[in-house]
Amino acid sequence: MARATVQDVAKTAGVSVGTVSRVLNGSPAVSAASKAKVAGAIRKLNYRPLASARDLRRDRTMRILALAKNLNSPIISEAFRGFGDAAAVSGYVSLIAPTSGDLEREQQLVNMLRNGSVDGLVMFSPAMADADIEALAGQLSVVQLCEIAESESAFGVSIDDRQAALDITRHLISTGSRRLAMIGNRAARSGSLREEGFRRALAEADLSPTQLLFAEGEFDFHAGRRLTRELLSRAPLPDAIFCGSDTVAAGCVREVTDAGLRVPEDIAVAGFDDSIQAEMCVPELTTIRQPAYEMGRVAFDALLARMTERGEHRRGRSFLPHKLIVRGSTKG
Amino acid sequence: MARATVQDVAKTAGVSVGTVSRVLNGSPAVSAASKAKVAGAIRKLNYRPLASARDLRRDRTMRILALAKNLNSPIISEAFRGFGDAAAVSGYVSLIAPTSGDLEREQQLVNMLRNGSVDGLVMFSPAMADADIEALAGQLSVVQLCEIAESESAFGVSIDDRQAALDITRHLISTGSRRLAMIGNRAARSGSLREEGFRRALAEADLSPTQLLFAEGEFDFHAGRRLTRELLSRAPLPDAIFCGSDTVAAGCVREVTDAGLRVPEDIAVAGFDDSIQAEMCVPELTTIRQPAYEMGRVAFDALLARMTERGEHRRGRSFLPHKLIVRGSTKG
DNA sequence: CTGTTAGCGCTTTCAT
DNA sequence: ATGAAAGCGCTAACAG
Repeated sequence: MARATVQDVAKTAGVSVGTVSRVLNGSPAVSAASKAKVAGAIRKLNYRPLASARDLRRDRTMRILALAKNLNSPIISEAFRGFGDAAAVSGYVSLIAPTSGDLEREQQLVNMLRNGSVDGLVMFSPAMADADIEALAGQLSVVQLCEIAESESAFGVSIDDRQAALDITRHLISTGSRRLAMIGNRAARSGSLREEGFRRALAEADLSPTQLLFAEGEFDFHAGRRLTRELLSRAPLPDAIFCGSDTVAAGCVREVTDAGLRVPEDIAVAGFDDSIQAEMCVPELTTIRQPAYEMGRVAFDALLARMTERGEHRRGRSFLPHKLIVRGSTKG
Repeated sequence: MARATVQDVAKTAGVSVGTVSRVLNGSPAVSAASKAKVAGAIRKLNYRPLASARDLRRDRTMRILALAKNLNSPIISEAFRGFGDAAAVSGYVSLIAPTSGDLEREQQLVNMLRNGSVDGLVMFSPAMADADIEALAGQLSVVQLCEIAESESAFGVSIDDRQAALDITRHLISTGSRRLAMIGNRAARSGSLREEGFRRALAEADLSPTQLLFAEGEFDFHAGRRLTRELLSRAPLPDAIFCGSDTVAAGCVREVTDAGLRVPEDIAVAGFDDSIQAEMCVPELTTIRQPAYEMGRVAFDALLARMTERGEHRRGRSFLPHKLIVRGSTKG
């Protein structure tokens, strides 16, 4: 049998489509008798309102799309969980799609916001240029999470990456390291900020970077190993390495250890994110904890405001507090 | 300014809405002149067809929803990537949403299929009962991936979990282990199959399980540590432990090592999935590789058939070949 | 090749 | 409290 419609329900219940619709939408202006008849017909016909028809009429979908380079990142999945929980409270469904960092694919997904497939967009790791995000956010509801482009129109939520990198580098220095290296990721906006924090901490202590290496492609365990191998093959050898993520730090620890050096006695290693990798590593990683779940919640609040408010909406960025987690991979 | 419609485009281009629609949908029956005029108007007005109106008319959305307990699993994200790539070729967009294993949340998302928000559904780790999946798949387009419920109506893609567990347990036995333990997960359908394979391999060799432990809640690194601790506190001690996932195996290796025992000399450890965790572990894990990306592609083919074919569609399940990966965590 | 028109299924006035 | 009817934006069938 074909899908039931309001018409069918109305006929079966012996009322008008208007009444059916009112019951569906919980309008108070319906008699208990009608309500019961409609409820019965709905059950009997196994009726569900068709989303596209409802969306067309209401001019909104109650759906939100999140875009991320990959779904694998613990920070992203945790932030998205926080976002989704907050969204659910307001009746929104949140979906996520990976872009693989591919601009074309990202554009295709962003078009879902442009063509009204979704009411709002969350961008975790945009491939598009800052100016394009700016233009998009000028007209539609967009919020940036974790990675924030400079933008007048879009709102973003993250930690203060520069400060966090400053904090953890200061920790490295305060525990006696003097020859500091960094393995970073300039491809990510947050990566540049972490580099800044690293440099600033060194400058404070009148030190200069012993080595600075940046990933070309992926920023993962293998990249961490490869870059560390490169780093260890050059003089001067560092006595501490700050890595832009825990996964990279895990690769780093592995190579340092395989080279017959001890962590942290010979070389201290610091990560970033406080993901499960930090605990799986031996020794466990000193790292920066991001309040990812809470960041997601805050991001939804901002997006909701953007979606519902008529005129002005929140702009700029919101920084949530991070925390230095000291473990065995650094002295101290 | 308000959103432009086909009407606006038609007026601006000086043609009828029919012509605009034909251009939009690439109909060949349009003169080059009209096509150019419409294209110009579309650009000028920055027009995008409204998804809900188009979906309503066409009675399909070209969207597919995938449901998973969490997005964090390497197997799931890789399988979803394969699925998404295949879907994109056919013009479908695939989105994914986490359920956290919560039945109510899963139902809410499944309703997106029922109400036509999406054309098809992929289930990675269903919380709902097999009978409910059966009923759902009887009417709508559903495919199961990795975790497959027994079902007449739904199609599913996975590896042969029982055979894979049999293979890896045989490897453990063939490399000299005689007192085998397992840390498994009865909550997952695949977990039970892996247990069966484990038991069968032991039976073949006239052995019986030394210990069998099952996770209560999460099946993760911490659970792996906890269960291994429990396992090591009891006699008799095993000389090999088969874990239902690499992450759990990593926790297992950690506890065995911390207890002053050597892997694999005192206790061999085997994982499952060949995720990056298997390589991050020291020693690296012997494990089972799943062709996750390819599984996703096959799943899409099946779902597409289900969505487009009129009558009968593929049923049952498709098993893709797994592979035993031998590394340092087992003797051999 | 093009214009006109009838709905897709739903919500929401406007009467009553 | 309820019914009738308009119309959201689009596609497709029909006429020309």
